[in-house]
Amino acid sequence: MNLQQIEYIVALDRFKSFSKAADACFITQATLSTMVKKLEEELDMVIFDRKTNPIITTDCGKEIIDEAKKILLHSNNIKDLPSKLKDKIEGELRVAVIPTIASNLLHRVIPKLLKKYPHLKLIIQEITTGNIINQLKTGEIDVGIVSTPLPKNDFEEEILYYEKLMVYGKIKNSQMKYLSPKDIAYENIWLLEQSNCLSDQIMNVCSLSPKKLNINLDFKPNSFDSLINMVDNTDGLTLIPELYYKDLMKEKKAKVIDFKSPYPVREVSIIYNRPFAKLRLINALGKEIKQVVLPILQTTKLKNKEMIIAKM
Amino acid sequence: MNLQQIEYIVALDRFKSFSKAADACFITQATLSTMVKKLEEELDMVIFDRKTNPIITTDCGKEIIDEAKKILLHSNNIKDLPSKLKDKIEGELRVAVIPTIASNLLHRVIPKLLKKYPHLKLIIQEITTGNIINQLKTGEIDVGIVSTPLPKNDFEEEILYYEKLMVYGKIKNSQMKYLSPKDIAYENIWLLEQSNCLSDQIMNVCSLSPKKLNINLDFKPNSFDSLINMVDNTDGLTLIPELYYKDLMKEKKAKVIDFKSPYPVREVSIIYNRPFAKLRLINALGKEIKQVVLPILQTTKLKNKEMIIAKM
DNA sequence: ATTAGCTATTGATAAAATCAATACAGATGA
DNA sequence: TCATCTGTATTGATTTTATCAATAGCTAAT
Repeated sequence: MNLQQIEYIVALDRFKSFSKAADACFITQATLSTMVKKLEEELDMVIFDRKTNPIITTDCGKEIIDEAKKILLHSNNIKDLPSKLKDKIEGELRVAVIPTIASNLLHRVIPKLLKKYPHLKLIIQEITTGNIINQLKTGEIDVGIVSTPLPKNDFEEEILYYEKLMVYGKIKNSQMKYLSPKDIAYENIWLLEQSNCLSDQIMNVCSLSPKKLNINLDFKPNSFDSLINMVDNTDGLTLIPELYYKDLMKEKKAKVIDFKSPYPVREVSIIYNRPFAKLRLINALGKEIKQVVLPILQTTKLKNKEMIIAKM
Repeated sequence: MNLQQIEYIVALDRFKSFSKAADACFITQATLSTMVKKLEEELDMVIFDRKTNPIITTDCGKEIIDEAKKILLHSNNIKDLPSKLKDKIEGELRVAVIPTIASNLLHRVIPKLLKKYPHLKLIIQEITTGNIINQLKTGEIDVGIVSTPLPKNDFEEEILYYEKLMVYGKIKNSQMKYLSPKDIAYENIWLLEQSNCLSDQIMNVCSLSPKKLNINLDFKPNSFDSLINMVDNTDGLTLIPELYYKDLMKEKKAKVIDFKSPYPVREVSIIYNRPFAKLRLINALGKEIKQVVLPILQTTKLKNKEMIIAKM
C-alpha cells in the first residue's frame, strides 16, 4: 500500500471510471488498473465492482475510501505546512553586511527572499565588521553578515559558506603561477583600504607584513571595481573572492588564476544575538543564502583539508 | 512523499537516532538517511536537527510528525479492515452441493474456510440439482453449488469456475483419439445415473441420444469411483471433470486423454436468493472457492472461444 | 592523536511504477 | 448473428525508485 494507490482509489471512487480517474491522476488507464488491482490483492478485498457501468464501490470499499480520504487530508496538511510557515515569516529585519560580501551576495539573494516571503521587510546597510559588532550590541541591527572567524565575541554564529580567494591579474613578463598564496610578494599586490577585513585576511593568508611596504605608491581603494581597474592598468595583481569572480565579465574572468589545493578561502557567517524573537526570520535569511550560493560555489565540493581558512 | 517516508520520520522522531530507527524499520541506516533527506528536500523544510546527539525534532518537524502519525493511524485502519470483516463472517450457512462437484471440491475448500473464519458454522449436504432448487425455494438451505446454466430460475447466480471434461479410458484395440466430444459413440461410454446432471451434460456435449441405447448392460453407477472401476475393467470410457482428474492417482491419470480446443467444459456456479442477510457469508464462500480452485484449473487461462459450455 | 559513535555519500543492484499497444468482455444496433 | 462501440485487463519494455554494503566524514571524549 502506498500513497499513490490511496490517491488512485479515491479518484476512482469519485469518477466511477478507470479511464476518467486515470486522466485525473495524470496516469494511463493501464497503470490505474494495475495499481488498483494490486492494492485489492494486498488487502485481499474487492474495492470496486467492475461488472457494472459505471463501476460501483463495494461496501467494504466505501469503508476503505473513508480512511483513504483521511490519509490524503493529513498528507496534504504536511505538504501545506511549508507555505503556512512562510506566512509566519513577517515583520522587519535589520541586516548589516560588510561591503566585500554585500556587493556580490545581496543581489543574488534579496529579490528571491522578498518574493518568497511577501510579508518580510528588510532594512539593509553596508558597514564594516567593527560597526556591525557595535550595532549588534546596541540592538540597532538584528543580524550581521561578516567574514569569520571573529576575535572572541558573544554572538551566535552560523557559517553560511566558504568562498575561494583567487588571483586577478599578473606581473608583466613573469611566468609566476601563484600555486600557493605564499608565492605572492607584497610588492606585487594591490589591496583594499586597511580597515577592510578582507585585506587583513589576504595579508595573513599570504604571510605578508605591511612593514615590507617599500614602493612609490600607497593606494588603498574602497571598492573592488576601483581595485580591478588599477590592476588592469599596472604591473600587479590582487586577490578576489569567488562570488566577485562569478560576477565578472567574460574577458575579465580570463585574467583570473586559481590556486592549487589547499585553496585559501574566506569563511562567511551570519551573526546575531540569542535568544531572539526574530530567530525564524534570521533562519529564513541564512537558509536562503545557503540555498542560492552553495550550488554555485566551488568550495561546496571541497573537503576541509583542501581549504585554508583566512584569518584576521 | 510516500508512506514509507512517513513511517521513517515517525520512527526517527521516536528513537532519536538514525541507526536505531533504521533497525526498527528493518532498513539500513543509509537508506533511512537518504529517505529522510529526500522528504526534507521535497518539503523544503528541516525536520530533524542532526547537529545534536541525540538528534532533536525541529519545531516544524513536530507539526509534521503529528500529521504523519495520523496518516499511519488511518493507513493501519485500512490494513486492519480485512481482518475486522473476517470477524463479521459468523453464524450458520446451510450449503447444498451436487455430488459430482462436492466430491472433488469441498475437501479443498472447507478446511481453509473454517480456519479463515473461526466464527462460521457450515451445514453441508450432497443432493441433486433439483433438490437444491426446491430447498432453496423453501428456505431449507441458504446456497447451492450446481452446474449451470440452469433452466430459467429466479436465483442469483454467480459463476465460480469452469472445469474441463476429459476422457478416461479408451476402447480396446482402437487408436481413436477423441479430439472432439462428438467423436465419442454412445456404445462406448459409461455414465452416472440418469438423474445426474453431469450425465445429461455429457450426452448433450457429445450429441448422444439415449434412444440409441442398444447394449446388453444398462449400468448407471452413483459415484465416479464406481464408474471408473467399471471403465478400468471393460472396453469403454467415460468423461470426468477436471477436479476429479486432479484427485486421481498417478497411474490412473495416465489413462486420461485431453480433448483439443475448443474444450468441453462444465460451468460451476453458486446460487442463492437475494436480497439476503447472509450475503456476506455467501460471498466469502464463493470467493474462497475461486481462490482455491482457479489457480489449479487449466480453464482459467482459456479464452471463451476455446471452451464449449456443456448444457442440459 | 586516537578512538568511538554518530550521519552522509557513493555506486551497484533489485524492485516497482509507468506507458504504449493490444487483448478481451459486454452492450448495442443493424 | 455479426459488427461496432465502450469500457477494463494484460503484456513487454522502459524508467524510476528504494535499497544495500562499503566507506567517508564529523564530533566529542578520552
